[in-house]
Amino acid sequence: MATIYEVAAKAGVSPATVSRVFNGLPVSAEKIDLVRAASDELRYSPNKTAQRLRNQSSEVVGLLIPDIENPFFTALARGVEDVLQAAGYSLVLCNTDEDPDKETHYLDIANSENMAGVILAPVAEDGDIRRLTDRGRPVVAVDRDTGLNIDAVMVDNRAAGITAATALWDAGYRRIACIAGPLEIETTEERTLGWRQVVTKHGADSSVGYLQHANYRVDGGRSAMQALLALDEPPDAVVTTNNLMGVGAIQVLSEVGIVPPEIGVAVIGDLPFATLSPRAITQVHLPARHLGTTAAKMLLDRIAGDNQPARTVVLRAEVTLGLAPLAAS
Amino acid sequence: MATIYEVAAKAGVSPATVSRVFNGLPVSAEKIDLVRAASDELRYSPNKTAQRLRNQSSEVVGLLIPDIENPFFTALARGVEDVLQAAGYSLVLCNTDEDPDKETHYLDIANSENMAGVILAPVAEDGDIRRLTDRGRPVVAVDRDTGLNIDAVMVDNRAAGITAATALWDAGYRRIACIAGPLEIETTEERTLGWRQVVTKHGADSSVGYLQHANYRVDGGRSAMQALLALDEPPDAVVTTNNLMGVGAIQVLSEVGIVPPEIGVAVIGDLPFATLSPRAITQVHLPARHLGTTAAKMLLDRIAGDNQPARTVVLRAEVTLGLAPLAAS
DNA sequence: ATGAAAGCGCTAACAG
DNA sequence: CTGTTAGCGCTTTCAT
Repeated sequence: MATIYEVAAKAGVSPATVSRVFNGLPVSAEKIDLVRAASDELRYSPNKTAQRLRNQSSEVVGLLIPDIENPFFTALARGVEDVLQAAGYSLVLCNTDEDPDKETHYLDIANSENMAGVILAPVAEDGDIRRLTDRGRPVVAVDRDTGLNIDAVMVDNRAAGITAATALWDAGYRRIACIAGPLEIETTEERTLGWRQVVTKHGADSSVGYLQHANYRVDGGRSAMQALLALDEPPDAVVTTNNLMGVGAIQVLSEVGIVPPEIGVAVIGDLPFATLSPRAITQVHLPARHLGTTAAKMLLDRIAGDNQPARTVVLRAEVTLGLAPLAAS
Repeated sequence: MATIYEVAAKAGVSPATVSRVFNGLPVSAEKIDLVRAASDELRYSPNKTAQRLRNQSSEVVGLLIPDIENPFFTALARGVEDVLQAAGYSLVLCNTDEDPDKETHYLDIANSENMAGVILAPVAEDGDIRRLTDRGRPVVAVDRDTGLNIDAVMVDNRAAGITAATALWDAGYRRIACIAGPLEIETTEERTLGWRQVVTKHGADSSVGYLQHANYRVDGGRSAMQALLALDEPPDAVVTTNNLMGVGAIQVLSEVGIVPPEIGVAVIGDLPFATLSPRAITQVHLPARHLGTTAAKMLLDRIAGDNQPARTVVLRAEVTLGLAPLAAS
């Protein structure tokens, strides 16, 4: 790798001039040409590491997500990447695996790597974020809230739960169950509260095992659905509070030969790789990509020096209605 | 952020001694304690950027994949991450989007960021990789081949195609179509050749539109399947040469009410989020995660100084058979 | 407009 | 075993 000194020598100027050319600072047209020629010939490109050390900052932002294999988070990452890429920033994607220790580890890395900023879907409400913010590094929370007073972009999860349950009720289902995620995860809890609000409003009894807590993934949805089917009076419809559990639930239904709309299914989250006609099920689409682009723009604002009080942006989900139950039902 | 000088001052030693403590070089036990105490108090952690500039290398590796939203590549990324994480390395995930320009861009970044190495699923056979290898940075190709003499870990795609088509033939299907990806992508081409080999061996005529080229994604699979169904004599089975096109094909079938095993479906790749009973379809499981772990281990070997000639590791796919066609068929 | 020189934080000779 | 020092490649005063 050629250095700025070699370029300077070849161009017959000082290293400072080369630096100025590359940073768009005023330099005589004549010397600009000299420098350009020399650097092209040497295939020079500035050493980012040295720049970073000198500038105490880099054009890299970290994105910490809990599960890189969940399409929701990859779509979010995709949104972040689009915005950053356009702004000339690079993205470091870190998989925290729902593990607070890993989250802390990656936050430390963001710190010592002098990253320009961090977007994270937090798994823990610890104060490790403070280490970054104390140094003036902007942090934007996405999808999940932190206890801290920082920028955040989130989904109205309560409304999503209400929308899902209401869609099923309006379609005519009357025994609506809910497959919820782990209690600790706030997003799924809010969605569950939305479901509960709807079923209790209609006087439906939700205390007979219709609320199933499961892990947040496909197998969690499977076992929860199996438990629901084993009830004395199984539900005639089910809301799942995330995409993966929805996949598991639908898999089980398809295995026992009960297909929507024989049973009502509303999934909160998208099913980008569903292998059935998606018309039969109700989907409450979460704006994953939009979450990412919004968060990235907010972060870039902060990096650019925006100093206004912390903002929280709440995006809304959009519903695609499934079919109504068969008349026989 | 405390620096090594502040720690040294507080501990009453030289900066070099602090550096030695943090790098496990021989230092008297007494001073080690002093340094530890001082650095704890100051919450010191070494500045990675400075280390990188000094050492001309970092404990970061880049992973370049063409589509972060494809479960195959996220599983691969997950495998890479597991191995790197255990070895204390961090991963920078870059989405090349099947775009050679983006690939070049990220390779440049890997270079100027002094990354320890790169794992990439190449989209272009250009010589940009040379820039890294010339500087002694190891590069491992994964999933797809490069023209260069570097480490690679791949799948036996021809065999995967043969396996898929053979499974359908053995199940009794006789008009086996193939939904293939773009011609430029070598993996899908090899799989297509495998399919062709099987159908021609059995004397089946594959020249009546049974080979459909489509884009590599869900919508590609959809339009290809629609084209196949519109034929005068539609196929009674279909092989798709990747996971996403498989999803699209199955979606279309489910929409028109033809479900496997009424039609035979063999998908090369996994369907982690399939919302039907996966028993009905044949899946040729690609060892995505294993591909990642293997590549990461090879890269770490090279980073550690391993100097043997370039190796190519070929992993094999494993099949899960679907159901045979109904007797009526 | 341009050059000389200091310094970002760390590590590796080199002395001692 | 430990301290002093030079220097990784770049940017930025401070002079000129």
